[in-house]
Amino acid sequence: MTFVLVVDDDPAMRRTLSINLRARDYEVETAGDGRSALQVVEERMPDVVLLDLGLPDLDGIAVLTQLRSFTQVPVIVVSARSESDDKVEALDLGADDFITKPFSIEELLARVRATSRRVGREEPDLVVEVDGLRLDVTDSRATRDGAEIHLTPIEWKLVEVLARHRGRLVRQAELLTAVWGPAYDTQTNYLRVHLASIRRKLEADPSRPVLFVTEPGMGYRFTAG
Amino acid sequence: MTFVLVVDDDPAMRRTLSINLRARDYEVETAGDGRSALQVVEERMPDVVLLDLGLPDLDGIAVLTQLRSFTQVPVIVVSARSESDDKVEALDLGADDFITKPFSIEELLARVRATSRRVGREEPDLVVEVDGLRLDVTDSRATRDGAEIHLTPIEWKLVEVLARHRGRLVRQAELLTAVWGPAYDTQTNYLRVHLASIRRKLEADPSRPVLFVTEPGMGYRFTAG
DNA sequence: CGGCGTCTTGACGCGATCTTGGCGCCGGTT
DNA sequence: AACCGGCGCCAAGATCGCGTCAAGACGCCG
Repeated sequence: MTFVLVVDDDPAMRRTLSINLRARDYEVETAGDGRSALQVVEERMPDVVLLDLGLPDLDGIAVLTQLRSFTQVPVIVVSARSESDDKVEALDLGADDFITKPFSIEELLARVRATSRRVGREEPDLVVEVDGLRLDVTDSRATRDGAEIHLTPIEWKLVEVLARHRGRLVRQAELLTAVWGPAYDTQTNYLRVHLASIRRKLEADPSRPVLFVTEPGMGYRFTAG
Repeated sequence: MTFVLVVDDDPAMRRTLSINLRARDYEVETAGDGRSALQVVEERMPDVVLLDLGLPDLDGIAVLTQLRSFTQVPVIVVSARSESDDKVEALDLGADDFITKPFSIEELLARVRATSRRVGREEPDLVVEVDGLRLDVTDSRATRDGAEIHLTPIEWKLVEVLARHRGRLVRQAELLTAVWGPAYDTQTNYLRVHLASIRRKLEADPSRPVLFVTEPGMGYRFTAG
């Protein structure tokens, strides 16, 4: 049975959703504010979270951020405003789906099913293996022929972004934003320095990079698979 | 690791399920008839039983009845017929969930997860043994060469979270949330202090940690196996 | 009330990590 | 041939994060 947490400040809405979900054989828990929502997630770890953006205490966005800091639980964001800003922001923060009020129960149920099914697929861990090198991005673990290789936080972040786009070119702006935020300094050589240390640790021959390739003037590309 | 017993008379189906479950890090045993299924359950007590209703010797329903006479092991009934009679009967007899063929692997996996979670953490024996050190997380008992080691509640909670993710990096936010809830204070050194006392008690050489490794700027990792 | 174990909080030193600037190489352009 | 932008590389200094210690607060129980 799927366990759903409904987060909404409107008691009537909580009630409606509970009844409908329970009638479909979902186990339901509700929360009226962000604080208790976080608590429920932490204690009981639902299969899906339905999160309304308009909450009294914490902003829904803040709740989502905090959730993502400690769990991968699937979240469907519910919003009264159909502003696409909200949508983009929510999805960027790791929401799995987005639905705007008013919505039909059927649509909601369909999205709950879709999301729990999708997550049921257990995103296979992001692992790369080349030669003796093994990069387990989800575990933040790197080994060469079994020996541990230590990467620093910045190095991991860069490797992670590059690995997610494996094969594709990743622009410098995207890499810089991923680590230093949108207000990164344009006039630095962060990337050159950190990519150098990444190569020193991961490339077979750091002076002749194969995995982390430079695309002059554009960005970098991670080649594997 | 969760241990699943697959009971089905069709070898191809056993094989398919085994492969898919093993790929997800489940330990799998199979049985082709009711008799051997009962035997496996008695001898090795799986965490979840996948029970097909169409068996050669004993009727699946009969197997379920006998199972329930001596154990509470979670059972997911698999049936080719979607007759709700079957469903009602199976659930009445103590099945924990019901799924009809044909089904997607994803759906099955989701139900296995849900069932094993619902029935309780049942994390089969979260016990770690290294050198003379023995950590029984489920029982909250720790011994070194037979001698009791006392851990405080907070220490246990941290050890538990780390042990559950053995080998993986556990981020600071996750550890903090596990102990102090989602509204933890960001600006403290809780983790440093408590990890220090954990190491003082559990590490062979606390000044040179092997079990509880720090990943600067990210979190901690419990290494065993 | 007093003792005990546990948790919190602040301060300090040290090593790892990051930043910053400079230098040389290379390919493309003038 | 000289110039230039972009990059790899290096090394020094600044900063950050961690381990450690110790003092005090807190709750529990006798």
